[in-house]
Amino acid sequence: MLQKPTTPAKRPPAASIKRKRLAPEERRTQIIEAARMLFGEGGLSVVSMRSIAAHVGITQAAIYQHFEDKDAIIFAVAEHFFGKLIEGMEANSTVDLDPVEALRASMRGYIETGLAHPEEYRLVFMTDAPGLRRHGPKTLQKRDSVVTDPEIHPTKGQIAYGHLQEKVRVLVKSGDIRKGDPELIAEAIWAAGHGVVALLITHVEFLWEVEKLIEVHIDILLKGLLPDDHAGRVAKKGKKNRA
Amino acid sequence: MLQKPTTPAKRPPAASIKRKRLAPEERRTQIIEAARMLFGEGGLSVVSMRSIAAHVGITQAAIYQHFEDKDAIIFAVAEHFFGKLIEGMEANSTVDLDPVEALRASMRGYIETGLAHPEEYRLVFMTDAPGLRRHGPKTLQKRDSVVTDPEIHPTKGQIAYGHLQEKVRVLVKSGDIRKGDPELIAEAIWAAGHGVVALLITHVEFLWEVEKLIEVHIDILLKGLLPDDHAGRVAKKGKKNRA
DNA sequence: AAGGGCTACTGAACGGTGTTAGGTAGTGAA
DNA sequence: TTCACTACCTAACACCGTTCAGTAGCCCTT
Repeated sequence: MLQKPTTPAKRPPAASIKRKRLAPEERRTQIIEAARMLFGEGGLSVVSMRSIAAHVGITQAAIYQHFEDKDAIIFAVAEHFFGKLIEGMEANSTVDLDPVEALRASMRGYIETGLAHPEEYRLVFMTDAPGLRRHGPKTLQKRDSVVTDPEIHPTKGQIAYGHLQEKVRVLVKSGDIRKGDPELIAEAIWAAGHGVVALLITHVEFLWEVEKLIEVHIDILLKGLLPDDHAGRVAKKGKKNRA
Repeated sequence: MLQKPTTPAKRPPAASIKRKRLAPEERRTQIIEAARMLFGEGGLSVVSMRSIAAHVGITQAAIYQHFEDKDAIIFAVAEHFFGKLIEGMEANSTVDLDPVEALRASMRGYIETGLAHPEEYRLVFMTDAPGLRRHGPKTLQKRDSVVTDPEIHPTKGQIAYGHLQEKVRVLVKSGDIRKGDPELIAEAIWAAGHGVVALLITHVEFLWEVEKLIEVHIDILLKGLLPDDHAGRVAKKGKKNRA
């Protein structure tokens, strides 16, 4: 299941017999880069301390000089992906759009970024790798206070979610979407977006009509979000926003 | 990460020196039961051939007499969970309900069953364990086994999804929900339901207000699903359907 | 009741994994 | 040039899934 008979994955050149010594931060980024690359190629199962080490040109034990354990490396990879996710969400939602359309664009960005990096998405949102949270700020998030404790810095994941929360808060206040607890609505939106990505990623065998599914899905969600007196509005305006 | 220093997990009684020989089907169910139990307790990471074997009272190698590999065991566990999922979806949706309300009840059943068995849900919908799809109902067939043709039998997962498809098809036809490709709509519904469960399962640290989130989420989805001329109907009727 | 064949089961091994302990050697500072 | 610091290596540990030759429990026949 996990251990397939892979090729020995040998370190490329022991050419220079002299062993090199790098500055910690340089080696650290090397390791993360190697992990990210391996990860993107074959998922968690091909990311081993040995494969990373071979890729970097050191032995597996040396990694522990730079990371506490494998989880810490995974966490770094996850943080990097959250950065891309934030970018994807912000990129499409230019300010000139109608606020609801901006939300739509943001969801598209989320979904498309997720689909573009399935392995990383799976890692971040579809495993419970304990390390993903262990290395982050320890304190539990209470509702309505995403980042209130200044002494710890939030993970990028929390930042990303904070952006969504803020957007929803504004939309609710302005009356552009239904009344209700912005917190809950934000959670529902995230859940909806996540659902599409997760489904498309894991069940590749269904040959989904991806583009249409995304379209319909967002459409249903946004329509459901509208206040009663605006019903139907978004469903019409949405068409123009196709890639 | 995976290998924690666990206690040796030794086989309970070597008491009776005489080793026992069980009928294959009996041993098979024993193994599946042990796997399910271990799985529910600690997830995939505590389900090893050795731990299963120890639990059953045989050696790990003996398992291969009954299952081709670990994936086959996992598949059996997954199938069992799909059974529970189907039950959960059917149980609440009694016939006297309005069709849309029946869909609501079905979604609640899906979500609640998923949340009640997080490890199994994660296994089935949130990993890409290759064994889950690689082989259909794959039992070892030595000689004339009792197993029906594995080629034709759909997995329970496919059956479960088929139920949803059928429901949506009816709803679209009757005009109870928006026009559109029933296939896509069914996918969107599944994605939405899955999103809630997945989110609640993996991100326990957020202390969600679970019940409210589910309520709002389903509400938004169903409202989005309604045909334009029925807008607002579900949002009102939905209140009565609380547990 | 005795024997034989089938096969469920054992014990040992192999190559993979994450992790640790202790020794070695590169490198910047004195 | 010397020295301290520490990045790095070698070797080992306990776990994992899987394989294989051999053993022995049980049913069927005689």
